[in-house]
Amino acid sequence: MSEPDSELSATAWAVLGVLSFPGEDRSGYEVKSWADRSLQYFYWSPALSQIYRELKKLESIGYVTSYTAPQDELRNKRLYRLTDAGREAVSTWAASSPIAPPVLKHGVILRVWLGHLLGTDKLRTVLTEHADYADRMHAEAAALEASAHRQKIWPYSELALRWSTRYFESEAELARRLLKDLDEMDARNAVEPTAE
Amino acid sequence: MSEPDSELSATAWAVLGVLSFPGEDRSGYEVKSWADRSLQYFYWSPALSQIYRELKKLESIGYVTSYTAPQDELRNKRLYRLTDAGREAVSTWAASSPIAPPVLKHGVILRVWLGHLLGTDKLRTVLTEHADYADRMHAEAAALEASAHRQKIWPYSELALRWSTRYFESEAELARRLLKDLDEMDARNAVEPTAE
DNA sequence: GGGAGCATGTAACGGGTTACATGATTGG
DNA sequence: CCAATCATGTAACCCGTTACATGCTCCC
Repeated sequence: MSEPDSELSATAWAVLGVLSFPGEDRSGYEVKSWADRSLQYFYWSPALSQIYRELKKLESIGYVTSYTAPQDELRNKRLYRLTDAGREAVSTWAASSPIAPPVLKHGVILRVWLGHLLGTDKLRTVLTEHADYADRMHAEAAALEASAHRQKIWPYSELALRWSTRYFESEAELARRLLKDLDEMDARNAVEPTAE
Repeated sequence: MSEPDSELSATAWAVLGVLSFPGEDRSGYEVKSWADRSLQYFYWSPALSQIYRELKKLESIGYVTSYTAPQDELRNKRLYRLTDAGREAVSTWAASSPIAPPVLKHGVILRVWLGHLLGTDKLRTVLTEHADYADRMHAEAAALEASAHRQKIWPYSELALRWSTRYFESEAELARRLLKDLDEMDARNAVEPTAE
């Protein structure tokens, strides 16, 4: 067992986070699907191979333990459980480590910013599609939020999902407001045609 | 000169994007400060060292050219300019390459999701600070938007900044709505004290 | 005199991705 | 029968970061 490292990556903390939820012990695969189902909406979900790697690392520093359990008659799977040290570490991290400002990589707005290379027509298409995408994400998050609400087990997870629902609602609205701005911009250019 | 590579990283396209804006040729340092001033609000700004590397790579595939210009009496700096091939490539990319869904890494909502490890008091602090942060970002973006508006040179850049202004406005509001949700949650728990 | 801004880069490191490899079970 | 889901992992690669190194100019 290596010594505890306070400089774990965000992904490692997120994995510990998944394991911190009460309930069954979880396999690497399950950790990934949990991440995809809730985390995904406000935190990028790492690749499965990365999760397996983090789990190994976390076990080597003693924050999780694992054991093999039968998956079916022929095969075994490895289940992970948070240790006391792990729970302690993730609690301390969550409560005390400085929170980095949110990171956003918004390809759609990048295209808007490069509007002079695209033209307003293409931009409109991009923004319309994005608004639809945001609508779909909104619906997905809302459905998950509702099911979390019915289950009443993890109130904070539900809260995070509620935030996500509103976030995507706002995301769609912002896209549609930009579409209006584009219309106004074009209208202005039509009145004063390329005033030079 | 290597062959053109359609599989450039997002950062490379963003760098080409900066260089696609009309005006002076730009140094690596200037590319970075441009990115910090506008891109930053909707697309993470890469490290300076990374920009220098991308610039070299981009030159090797013929999308930019460079030359040395006097920085002051003693030293030179290297200025970069988009080539025709580069302009073509970035235009094609902006208009035709599939747009990846926005990536968000929201440390604050991650903490909300892990609320069972933090407690509502700590969460309230975190959310209040985040709302203040969003207010500051909102003010910054609004100031940049106003100055872009005065200059009237890059209308699409202004549009992207307008989106950013609204985004951070919404971000602050979402944090404050979560604070209200926390209050309600606590109120409910006070009435039915840990109903078990 | 010192700090901030301008300017360019290298080196070491690690985080994260995709592709590959394997294989059973379940349901349409 | 085929696709999806469950399940675990390795290998190669690259993207990006921090730290380090250097040094001028301008302004307080």
